[in-house]
Amino acid sequence: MLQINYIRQHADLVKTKLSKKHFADLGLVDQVIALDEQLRKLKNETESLQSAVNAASKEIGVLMAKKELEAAEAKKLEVAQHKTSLQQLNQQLADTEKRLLDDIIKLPNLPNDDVPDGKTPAENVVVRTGGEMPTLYDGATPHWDLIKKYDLVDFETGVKLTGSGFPLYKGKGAKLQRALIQYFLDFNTTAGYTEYLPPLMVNEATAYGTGQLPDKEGQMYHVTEDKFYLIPTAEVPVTNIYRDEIVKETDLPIKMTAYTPCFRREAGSFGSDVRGLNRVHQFDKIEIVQLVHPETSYSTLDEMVAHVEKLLQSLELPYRILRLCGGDMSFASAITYDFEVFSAAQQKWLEVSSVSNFEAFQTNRMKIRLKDASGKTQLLHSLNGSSLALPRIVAGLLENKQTAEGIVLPKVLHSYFGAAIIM
RNA sequence: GGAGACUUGUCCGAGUGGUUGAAGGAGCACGCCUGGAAAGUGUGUAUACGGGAAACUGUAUCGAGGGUUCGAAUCCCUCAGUCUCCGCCA
Repeated sequence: MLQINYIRQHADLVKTKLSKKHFADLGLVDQVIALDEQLRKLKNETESLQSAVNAASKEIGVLMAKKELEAAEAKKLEVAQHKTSLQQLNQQLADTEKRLLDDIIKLPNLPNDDVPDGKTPAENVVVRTGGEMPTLYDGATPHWDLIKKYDLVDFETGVKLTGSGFPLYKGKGAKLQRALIQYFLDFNTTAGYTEYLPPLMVNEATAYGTGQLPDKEGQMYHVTEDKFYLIPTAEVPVTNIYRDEIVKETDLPIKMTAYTPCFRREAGSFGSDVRGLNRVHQFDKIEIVQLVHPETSYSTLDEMVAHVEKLLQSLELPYRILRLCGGDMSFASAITYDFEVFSAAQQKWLEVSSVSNFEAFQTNRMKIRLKDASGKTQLLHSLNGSSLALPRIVAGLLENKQTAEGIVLPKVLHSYFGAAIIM
């Protein structure tokens, strides 16, 4: 959520930046400013009236104590008159407050100046590429065939148990998941991230905190009986750990990592986009989240990008890093880097990580603040990224590492998997 | 699932309708004392929003939300959570 004071003071700049994100409804900015002005006026009136009522009530108390009952009764009448208009004012105030919140929440985060112009994924900028493109042998096939060949995932039984998009990992496929999870968590904790294992269902307040509610409830599974939501990413419970907290400057940076299954309903899409492990309803992901001082969030971003890049390099996969253009960025992000692994047998790039700086957009909503040495409180900046999402990493490993003998795993996984090759 | 007790500031803890944003203590910060420290002692010690150049000031907040009242931490209702006992399950 954008900060109202900033919008008020920089209305034109806000509009310019929103256009870069291809946000159409710029009138909303003016509407928000108008509502804010109205709100503050109402607040003023309400509070001074309330102040008068409070003072009168105190006087009544004093009069009662002195047994001057008649005078007290007279005061009561006086207060009663104020109360009617106070009620009206309070009602107006609540309405205006709600309208303002409803509107301001629809404004996406402002893009950083480094974000490239553009509207579609085609306009994202490739920052760099790394790893080696494999030379595939003649019998090379896409990962969904390899999964069958080595009996790693039983999609059909997954359908039987739950429905499409719920893979049943099996044998070496299941063990590979466990190996990757363990490796990624170790990699992250070695870099100073504290490991968490959060609840997989969250309540409304938590879903609201990271912005899944109110608008995107459609992408989450909803347990209506208990008003819980299955998490679409560990980012949701993990970032909310610090919701409504004020942290000491010396506690920064806060670095957290968590493995969780992720649940996504996401309708639409068809064809090869959803084949095999390319897009599923339940998948495993390890997330990294940082809460940092606002002045250092961009060096933290660089650090996180380098962290994920190192992890991909260790997996010996061909990858590229994209800086997303304004139109392709998520609602809450100020700048986003996507990591894609080249899936050799499909001849396409698969997104395996997305690292973003949200600046104060999420923390404003969640009221995650910092108390600095001078005693001033200010909003922290939040960042997160995947390190990494498993299904597409598995797809990448299978497709790029396939040989006539089997899938040759990268060295870092050997001890975790207990073997060097899947055959 | 049944019965009961409870939820106050960083922590402990008082407070059952009237200047209570909240006694007292601990902790913490700064100062005095000391060669230095401890002890002692003094002062300070929530958050948000609004007004003000500032000093300061208004409103709200005692688990959350609603209600009664001129006035609620205190009374009523709903919800959440914690603890104890019983039942059930692992």
